[in-house]
Amino acid sequence: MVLSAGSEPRRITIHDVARSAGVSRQTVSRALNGKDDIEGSTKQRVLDAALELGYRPSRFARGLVRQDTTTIGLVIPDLLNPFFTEVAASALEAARARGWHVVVYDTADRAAEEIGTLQVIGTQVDAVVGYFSCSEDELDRFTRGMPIVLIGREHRMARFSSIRIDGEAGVHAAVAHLVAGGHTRIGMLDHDGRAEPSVRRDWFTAAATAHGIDPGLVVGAAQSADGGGAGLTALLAAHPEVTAVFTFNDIVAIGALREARRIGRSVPRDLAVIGFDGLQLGALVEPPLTSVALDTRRLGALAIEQVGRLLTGVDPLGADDLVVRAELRPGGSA
Amino acid sequence: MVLSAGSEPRRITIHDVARSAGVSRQTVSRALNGKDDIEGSTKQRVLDAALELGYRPSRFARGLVRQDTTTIGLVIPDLLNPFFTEVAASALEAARARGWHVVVYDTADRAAEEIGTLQVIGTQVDAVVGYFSCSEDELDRFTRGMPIVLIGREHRMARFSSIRIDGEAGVHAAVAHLVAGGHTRIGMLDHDGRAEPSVRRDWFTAAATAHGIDPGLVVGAAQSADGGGAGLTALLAAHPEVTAVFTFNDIVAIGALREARRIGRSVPRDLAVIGFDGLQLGALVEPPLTSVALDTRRLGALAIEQVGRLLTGVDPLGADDLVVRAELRPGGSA
DNA sequence: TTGAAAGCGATACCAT
DNA sequence: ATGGTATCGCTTTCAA
Repeated sequence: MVLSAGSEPRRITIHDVARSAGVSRQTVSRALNGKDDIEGSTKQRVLDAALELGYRPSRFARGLVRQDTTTIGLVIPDLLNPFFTEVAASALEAARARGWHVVVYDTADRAAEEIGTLQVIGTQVDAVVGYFSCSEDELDRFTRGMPIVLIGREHRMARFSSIRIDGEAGVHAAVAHLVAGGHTRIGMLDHDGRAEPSVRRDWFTAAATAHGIDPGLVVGAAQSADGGGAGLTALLAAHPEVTAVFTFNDIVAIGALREARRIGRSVPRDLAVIGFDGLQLGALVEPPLTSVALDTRRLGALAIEQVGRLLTGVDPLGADDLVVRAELRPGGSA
Repeated sequence: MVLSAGSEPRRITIHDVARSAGVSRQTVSRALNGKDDIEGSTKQRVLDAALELGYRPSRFARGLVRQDTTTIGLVIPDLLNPFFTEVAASALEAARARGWHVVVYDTADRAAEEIGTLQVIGTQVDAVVGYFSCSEDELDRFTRGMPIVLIGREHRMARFSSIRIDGEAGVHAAVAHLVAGGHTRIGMLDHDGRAEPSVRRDWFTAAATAHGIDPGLVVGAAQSADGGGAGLTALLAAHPEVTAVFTFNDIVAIGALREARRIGRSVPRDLAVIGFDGLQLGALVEPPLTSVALDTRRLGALAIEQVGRLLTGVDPLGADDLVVRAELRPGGSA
């Protein structure tokens, strides 16, 4: 026989269960949803039949009639990056507390994936939270009418919300800390690749200038530990006088730490290092990383909170509340 | 007026768009789904109307009629644990390649959350992949008729599949490596808390015995870096003669590394350390961690592959194929 | 090219 | 306590 394998096993519906148990569909529904107004024996009979047939209600049919389940799309550039992992974990937790489901999309840091994700997401979730590098126009086109909360990026269009990351005071404190420690030549490992210098660099420039030190000792580094190592090498080659480094993020800082050890500069004695993000990971390296720390938990929770408000249309938070501030968290590296 | 805030803004349906564009619902459907058999001007008119109204098709209604979208539930004990992050990332990638959606549930390492998750998941996804600590009976009860792939845990019931982790050869190689390095007193930091000793300990015991060394130098450690540090302290207190340590996983190993440095034992000279898992994280610490490495990418991909086969009923993989073997990956810590 | 009608699989309301 | 019927929002025949 040819039909045996692969012949779609028609879905078992409530109707099948009803017939098998010799009752109506409504009665099946009652039994399965634990309503009262149903006799014990009938209920048991229905339950048995359902079990026997391996019946599972269609989530689509159910969702259609009881308009309750909420699903959020969470878009993350790279789940393997510990920073995004922390954000994702906190968003998941906040969503779970509300009984929402979260579909996670990892765009693998590729713009193409992002668009593909948006197309697919647009039809599968009620709202979106996450990181996007594409233009607002593109974002807009694929998500018509859907609440969107952007993280770590400003928005212009009124229909978007965004969580702003404010590291100004934190970076200022970091530079102040270094200056207080006697450092006057402070370098920075910025990110590279992107067109414009980062906002974090702007904060650094402002802070350095405010302390009367040269804000120009900056080189770009790929956003990875290896990138951080290479960046430190480049920085020291260009500016051998540097005694302290502020980095775009903790991963880069950890790479710098490793490289410093390799070239025999003891941290923090011969070189002070301060990262950005405040990853839990920073506590695992030696010495523990000093970092301008972001409250990632709050970041994820805030994004979910706001998307919830947008979803219900009730009292969305304003820009002033949608801010996560970074603050200097002392470790042992500076 | 009292009604203003919170008054549910009735959902915009295809009907509204049809009326607004002065066509029938089918025509709207055609325009939106890019079918042919529709005049250009009509199509444009419909599209405009849809845009104007902010119309988005109901995923439930659509899913009900086109039975295509597949959603997998991925259950993870703790997304912040880098091992699970790696598994999750690879599963996401494999699912995306198939066009499936993945709803991620973080059970926060709590059994209670697990059951809650199961109940909710049972109604919202087509199949489940992940880690569970609850009994198969419970698992069975809440997931009737749904394909399930368990990771890192054996199954008994026929309806489950599981991906087995085979570290026997890898651990053997690790012990052999240590013995070749002159170590004869090798301790282990096992996990604690659970009732039975871990399978990884069994592998260690077998390997140690095979090499004619004492397999009994074992203490339990909480599964965290701090736990690893405390574990090492306890191990050295109980067995001061130990010169090498094999740990339950990399996180614990990293904690042990840190503690070793704190007490002035240089790694690997004064103490050799070998972890288990092969996390990317292991490359960030100093010295880079030697580890019995699992191919986490393959792990996630395999789980998704199998769940796909179960879903279509086509040719599921057998136990022999559902194995991920660990192998010794040299770092600098042993 | 367009529209009318029939489902998809469940729940809710109203009878009985 | 149980069953009939309408309905959720969309796509897919089938006619016109």
